[in-house]
Amino acid sequence: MSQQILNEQEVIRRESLTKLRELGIEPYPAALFPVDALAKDIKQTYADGLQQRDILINELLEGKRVNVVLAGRLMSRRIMGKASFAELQDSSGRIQIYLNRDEICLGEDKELYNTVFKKLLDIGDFIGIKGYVFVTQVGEISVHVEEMTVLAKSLRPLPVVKKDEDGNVYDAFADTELRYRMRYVDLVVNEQVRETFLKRTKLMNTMRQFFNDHGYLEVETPVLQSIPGGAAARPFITHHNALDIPLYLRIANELYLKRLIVGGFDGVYEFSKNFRNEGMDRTHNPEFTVMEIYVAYKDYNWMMAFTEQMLEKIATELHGTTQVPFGDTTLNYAAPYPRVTMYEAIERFTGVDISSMDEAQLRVTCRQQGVEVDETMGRGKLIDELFGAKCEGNFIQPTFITDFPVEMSPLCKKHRTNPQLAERFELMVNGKEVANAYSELNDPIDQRERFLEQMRLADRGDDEAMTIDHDFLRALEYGMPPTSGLGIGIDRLTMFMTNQNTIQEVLFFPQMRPEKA
RNA sequence: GAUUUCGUAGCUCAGCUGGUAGAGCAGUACACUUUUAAUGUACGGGCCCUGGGUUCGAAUCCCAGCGAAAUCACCA
Repeated sequence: MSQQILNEQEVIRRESLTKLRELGIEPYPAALFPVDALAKDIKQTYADGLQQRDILINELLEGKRVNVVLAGRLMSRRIMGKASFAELQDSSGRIQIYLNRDEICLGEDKELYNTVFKKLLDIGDFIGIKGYVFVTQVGEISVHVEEMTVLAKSLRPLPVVKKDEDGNVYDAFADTELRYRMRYVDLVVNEQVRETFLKRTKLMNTMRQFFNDHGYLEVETPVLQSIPGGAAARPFITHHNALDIPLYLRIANELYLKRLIVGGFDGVYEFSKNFRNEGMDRTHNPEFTVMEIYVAYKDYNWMMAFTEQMLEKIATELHGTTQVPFGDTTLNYAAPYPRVTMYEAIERFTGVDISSMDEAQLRVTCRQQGVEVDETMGRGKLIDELFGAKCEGNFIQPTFITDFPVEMSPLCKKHRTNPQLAERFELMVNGKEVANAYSELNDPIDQRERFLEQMRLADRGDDEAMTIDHDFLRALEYGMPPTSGLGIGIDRLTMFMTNQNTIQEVLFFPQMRPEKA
């Protein structure tokens, strides 16, 4: 236990805590509080009535009294002697509450108002209120408090963010370091942050619903793997004591989902937290979420149509339209999206047709285009570099890039008409990859050969080549139906769907260096 | 990993070419029974990120470290 050095405000809050107890008020009561309303619902219910204010006021104040029980944090107070206004914030938002000394303290004892509310409560404290809905003279829907209960004392001062009537924000809690390290504070104080994360969940729910409606099965596969397969990346390594073996946190779940297709499921999907021990930046976090789905008897053409339908649905669920603002532009997720082959893309942005070039010619072309290459790079890698440097960033609106070099796609079926290519597509949005999909390679002999090719690349110096998973090959030898698989970077998609340009803004707890030295 | 920028009150920020710390909000006290960035008066609150150095004197200049952000590199 480290001794805490308390600042002035923290000391005062702790003193208030003690005083509450001395008054016989438990600041952390055990009993439930019977909440029956949310701030947002109350405001929405009467928003229409507000336009005919007189009618509403009459209804509420005379005829139909609407009793509500609310709980939340006290977020501001405007005390005017014997009456006060305050703002209560619950999970749905804020609503103004009105307290009158003689109404919450019916007898001679005015302590609950004078001492508890005015002195001992602070911004950030949880309180519960019982009262009725009314509209103030200036027309704000509020709750007239008749009973007030302390639910939980807050011992640290929250940042106070103010907004004027035009919606301008003052003194926003904006320090990224503090916001990410104390996301709980960020969420309390910054409404847009809460909105972003609500959208993230809605996005995943929509996706899940879409898959379930198609009859596909949500599954779970191992996070701890003895062979980190399905992608090429440096893994996190751990150790299992009882078995005395190294284990790796998964870098992908692809090979396990395919085993389940071998096992007879028609469609399986998983929201997979993956881990990669690599650099961190605005679009990379060491742990991140990928949704992978595999569907039997389909190919990558089917998967393109499936993908664009799903994204159209997601955009509509989140925004009510397929037009989604992002930075200076608007992304339109209405299906269908253009299909552009990788060769076409390169020709479009470099003017060079590389479709029949060999490795040496490609290397020359790359250098002519100002793309740095070295001798370890094979044909596939060279094409990938060229695409990455010259083309990728140009695809702002959702676009499928198809038919990648086979060397870069060791788990993907060869193209049905051109064995140098793979039946693969990536979905580009805003110049970035958000999805990757194949007609999955189900020929076990070809698959073994591809793994061996990966090993040769590794020997040649490519440190990203994949390792062989013999059990996976065994599974394929038992037979896997033709299958198409899709992986979607959930964090990135969320970024594009919520107009955020860093991954940290769509992860509740992005990786940070530990505090303190 | 490289470069640049930043680190001052609970929060948001000033603090010039070195002279010993400021504002707004928040807090405390008083007033105020329909306010809404409530208002009025008064008051308190700082290891100026850490450690060295230069100097009579460092929040300020120099070096190193720690942390963060941006750009680049890396990461299919």
